Amino acid sequence: MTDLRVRIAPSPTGTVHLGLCRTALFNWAYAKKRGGTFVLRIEDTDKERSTQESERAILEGLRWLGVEWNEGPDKDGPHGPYRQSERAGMHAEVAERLLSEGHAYRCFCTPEELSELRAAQEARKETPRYDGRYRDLDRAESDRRAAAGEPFALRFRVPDGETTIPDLVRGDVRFDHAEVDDWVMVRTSGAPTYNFVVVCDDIAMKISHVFRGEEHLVNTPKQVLLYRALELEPPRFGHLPLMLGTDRKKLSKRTGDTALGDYIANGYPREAIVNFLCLQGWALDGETEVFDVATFVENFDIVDVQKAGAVFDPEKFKWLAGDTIRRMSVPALADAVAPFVVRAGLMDDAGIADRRDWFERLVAGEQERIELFSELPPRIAHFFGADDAVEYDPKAEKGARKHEARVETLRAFGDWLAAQPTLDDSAALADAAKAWASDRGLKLGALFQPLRCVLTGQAGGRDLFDAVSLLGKESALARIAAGVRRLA
RNA sequence: GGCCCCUUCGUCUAGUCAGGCCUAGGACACCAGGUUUUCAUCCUGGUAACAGGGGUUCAAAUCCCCUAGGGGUCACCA
Repeated sequence: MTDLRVRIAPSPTGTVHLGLCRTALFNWAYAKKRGGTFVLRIEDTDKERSTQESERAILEGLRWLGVEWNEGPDKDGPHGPYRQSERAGMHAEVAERLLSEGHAYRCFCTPEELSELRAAQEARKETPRYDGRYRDLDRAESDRRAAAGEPFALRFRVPDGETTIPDLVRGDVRFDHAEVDDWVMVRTSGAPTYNFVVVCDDIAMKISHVFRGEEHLVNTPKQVLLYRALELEPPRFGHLPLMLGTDRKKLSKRTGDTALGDYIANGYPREAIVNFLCLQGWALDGETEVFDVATFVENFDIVDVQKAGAVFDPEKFKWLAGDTIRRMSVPALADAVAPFVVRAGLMDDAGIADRRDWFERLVAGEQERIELFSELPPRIAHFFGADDAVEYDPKAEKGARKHEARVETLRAFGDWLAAQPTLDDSAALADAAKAWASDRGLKLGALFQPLRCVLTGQAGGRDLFDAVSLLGKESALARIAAGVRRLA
């Protein structure tokens, strides 16, 4: 291990956002490549919105992605605890020190006072900001009022001057302190705020690099100033471009699914999700789009990250999911897809185990036709329905009825099929059927279209004789017999 | 509105730091062909971009300035 320590610090409020997943992936890869440490810290300072349920989902989601932390709330480490709510003592200590050294001061403003101030400023079309009314309050007076029990918040005293952030993604970014408010470090309630604890905890956890979303860029001067007040060197920062929705705004539920769980539930393969997330703001070489996580880790560097926001393209994501599925081995695909088949009520786990070979053939036949695991069940559902009630797709039925001699052809083919000793070899069966058709002077379409319709109900799909073979002689004959009646 | 960030095909991007290798490459999507029992896959080809304007230079997508546009952020949320 080196001194390199990075972290992901999600607040457990709601679902596991894709943006969080990407940030985690980038931090994790950076540390992994360089032998550093990756820390997971839960930022539950907002007691109102934080839930255990959400925290659990974050741990589970990140693990599902394959992102594993070296230190975290469920994993001991030398710099814990890794849940901010459990670090209150330490935060209070730092606040105390800052107050006594004059880097922070008490603000006795009431919420009403502040909202009046804001309203007045807005009315004058000014930027709403704290006016520093308690900044220069006499220290003795401040102590006296505090001792008297008057409620107060603790504000950071921002000095004159300017701060330049050397950002690993963006280069130097300069902020004039005149633009930085005397921000609240500790609320009237005694609860510390994000900008305060994030620095306390990053210091305590010896974080060396902070890679996070661009929305945090404007917070950075506040945090850097705090490091300076504590006479500590700030970490290196790198602000990642935002992931944007199709409306070009920060990705949100407005324009589509943002939760990792939604994509998992819809049957996006893990590898595709990881791969796609890597492509948001980073590229391997500009040519190779498809790569595995090991390749990502091996090649990732924060300085190669794009500056501009990345519009999330659901089409490309789906394509990548489909491409991933096509490259999977059949047994792996069968495993991945089994839960979806079970959930659809088509088979149960025992049934799949019993007919494993059959199931794999069933799955293999759809491998190049599905882009998501969830697309499989509806495509194979007809195999599990009644033989005399196969649902005919209107397009399939129309195609079948187009052939005048459909009924005779089906009847004759049924007789031929009944006489076949085995249906196990679908390729041989196809050859034999083609020979049969040509002997009778039939065009292939005149046989295949009606046959596909009565067997599967679908207008397109897997190899016809694969379907015949999978169905078995009894079912196939029953479906043909039903078709003879239904298409008359 | 203030401040900050950004700007290459519709979208993700390579190229920008070290100007010439760029008549700007790849991918998704789209269009056209081909393979195929259908659908899909697969293969081949095509349409499509350096935001605009000024500089600097023998030479600019690449450096500088301005303009425009987009985004982020302005909480006792994180």
